[in-house]
Amino acid sequence: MTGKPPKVRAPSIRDVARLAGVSHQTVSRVLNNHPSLRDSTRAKVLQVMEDLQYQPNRAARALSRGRSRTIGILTAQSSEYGPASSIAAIQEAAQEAGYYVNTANLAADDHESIEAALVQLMLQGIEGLVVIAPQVRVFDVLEQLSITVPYVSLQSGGRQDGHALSVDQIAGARLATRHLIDLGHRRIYHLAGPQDWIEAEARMRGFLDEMGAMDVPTTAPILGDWTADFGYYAGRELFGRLDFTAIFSSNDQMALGLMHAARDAGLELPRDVSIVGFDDIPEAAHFWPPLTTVRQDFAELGRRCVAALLEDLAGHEPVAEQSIMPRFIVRASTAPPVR
Amino acid sequence: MTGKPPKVRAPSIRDVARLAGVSHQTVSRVLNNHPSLRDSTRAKVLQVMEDLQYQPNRAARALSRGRSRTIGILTAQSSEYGPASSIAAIQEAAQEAGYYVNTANLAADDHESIEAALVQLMLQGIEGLVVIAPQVRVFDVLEQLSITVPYVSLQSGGRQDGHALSVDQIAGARLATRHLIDLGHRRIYHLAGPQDWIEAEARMRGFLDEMGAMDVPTTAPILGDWTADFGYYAGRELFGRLDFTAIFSSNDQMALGLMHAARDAGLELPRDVSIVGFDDIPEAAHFWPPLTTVRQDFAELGRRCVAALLEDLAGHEPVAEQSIMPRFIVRASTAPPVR
DNA sequence: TGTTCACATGTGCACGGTCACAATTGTGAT
DNA sequence: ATCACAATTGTGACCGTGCACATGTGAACA
Repeated sequence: MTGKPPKVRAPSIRDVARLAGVSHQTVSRVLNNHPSLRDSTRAKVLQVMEDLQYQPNRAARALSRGRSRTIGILTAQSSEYGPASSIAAIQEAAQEAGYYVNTANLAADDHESIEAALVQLMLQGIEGLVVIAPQVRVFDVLEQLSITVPYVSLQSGGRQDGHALSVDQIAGARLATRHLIDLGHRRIYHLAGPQDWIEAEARMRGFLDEMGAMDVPTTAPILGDWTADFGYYAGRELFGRLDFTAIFSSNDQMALGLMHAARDAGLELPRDVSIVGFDDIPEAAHFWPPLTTVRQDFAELGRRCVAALLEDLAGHEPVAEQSIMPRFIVRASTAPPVR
Repeated sequence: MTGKPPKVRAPSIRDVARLAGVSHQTVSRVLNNHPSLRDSTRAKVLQVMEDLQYQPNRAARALSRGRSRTIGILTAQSSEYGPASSIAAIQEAAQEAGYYVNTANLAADDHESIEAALVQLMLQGIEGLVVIAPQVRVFDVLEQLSITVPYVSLQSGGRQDGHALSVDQIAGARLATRHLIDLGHRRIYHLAGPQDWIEAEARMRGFLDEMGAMDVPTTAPILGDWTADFGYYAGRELFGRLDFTAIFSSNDQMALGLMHAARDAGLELPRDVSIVGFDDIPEAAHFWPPLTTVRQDFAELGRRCVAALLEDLAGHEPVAEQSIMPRFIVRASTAPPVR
């Protein structure tokens, strides 16, 4: 009837220019806050933009300046409280700095998944990368793919190639361990995280260091998977033999599972067994008994991480990052041993 | 000495073309799996791509075809278990379909934050939007900004403008309520979520519907904020007067806080008070006592959500989505009333 | 009045793909 | 051998922005 519809196309910089009676370049300058622009011109252009509901086209921008202004996040376990909090903070901080964020989840932690996720991120043209995942393998893949973008890892320990950024996990673990020792415990188990998580390793090291420093004999840590379920099943076995008086769990969820198992075994907490967690998730204060744990500031971590990355992107030498000190939160899940 | 360095530029389609002795368009055809291509040609081009470590430039692609292949997620509380799980599933599903995902977090839930987040997403040129947040306001803003991309909301209830996709919250809440009534409870409180969360509203409606259907008198629900802390403080007040025998909490975290308060008040669970939660977070099975709750499949939700969006993007009429039925999980936090 | 210079604005092309269309090659039938 | 037609490949323009450079404008100064 009326011929083909005009095929609405989003207004471009040139449409704005035409209506404002200026050149497209002037419009571009308005967009980029160029200093030498007459106020009246700027105002006129802005007005037309408003009228047209003009939105700059990101793809065109990225293409022409060869920069995507995008940061990638590679994450595993992204639905856990810690990573999720950090991710949220990273997004906020990045957005504030005018950067976009793209997240890729690791389906599994084998080589292929890591490679797939990394390729996916690189395809997006990321300028920087944040890794929140089992570092060791990821960094192998990073090197192997000869990935060049600056990256930061949100975990500590392991290779300190200047990229790691973290709450001082070792110090946190030592705090927790020391607390138990000070209470009088001598037979202390450590329920660790998965072997290839550097966080897990750091906490384990902190535990072993402190035990060693205080001359308390140790047994081999138990390797868990961060879940409450694992804590529960590990607890069922541990409380069966009960050859200890305290457990330091490397995260709060596993500590919760342990508590559950302890009650199942007819134990009273913290009288019969002391338990310390790590992370201080928002629920920890309401566990039964309220959990003594190590608080990490995940959000601060995320923020610093973006800051470091942006520094690097700007070409500045990365400042020697001082790690964030965790806080030890004493609640009611620990007590002196009675046995 | 040697003049300016050659300024390494990523190889482009034309570089590949030159080395392979074909035209750039042929290379483009290889990239897009065009059917009529001699096998030998394709192989030659692929080989050169391999040699050059060629990576297509996303920005250029997006620009020239006018499509970004990006889906946006607008989220609040993204570090909670539910949203985080859905987000992970969405990312996975989208990636599989060749889409990218961008997430924007709501700093606060006021009008400006919503608008800022939405603008940020639109700037990225998203083709579709998933909303995981207090719907009501978001959709007001969506309309007001006359946003045109197809969108899907991950919550139920409220306006059913064909965009909502969800676990049937009302049914879930009725299940929970019915369970309490069947046990013999007659004085049941409901600890609801924030007023403007449609999820909260739906659960509340399910509660009220079932109470009404079973002819049980109700009191006004208490409006919470999803946190365990809130549950605890609400519990302190409630258990002070104890004019009820059961509470249906609209999420597991608040239920945990309630349990904490109940113990503080010297109550024994579930003998003195029955508590039901909602969500079945992984920790719920290890609460004390293990929480009876309503399980939602957040991941499935995320997947369906992407499917619906892609259907819409492909121009197909959205199929009338049947909502996902939640499962009621009976554990140990409920019992017949003794008072 | 001419010169200088900073400021303000315009011109044309590049970025790396895709699209529409043209050109070339190959194949089987006549 | 010739033709019709399909399969394969090439050509040039275009997507929306930013950059380098050219140009225009006005004020300050000699």
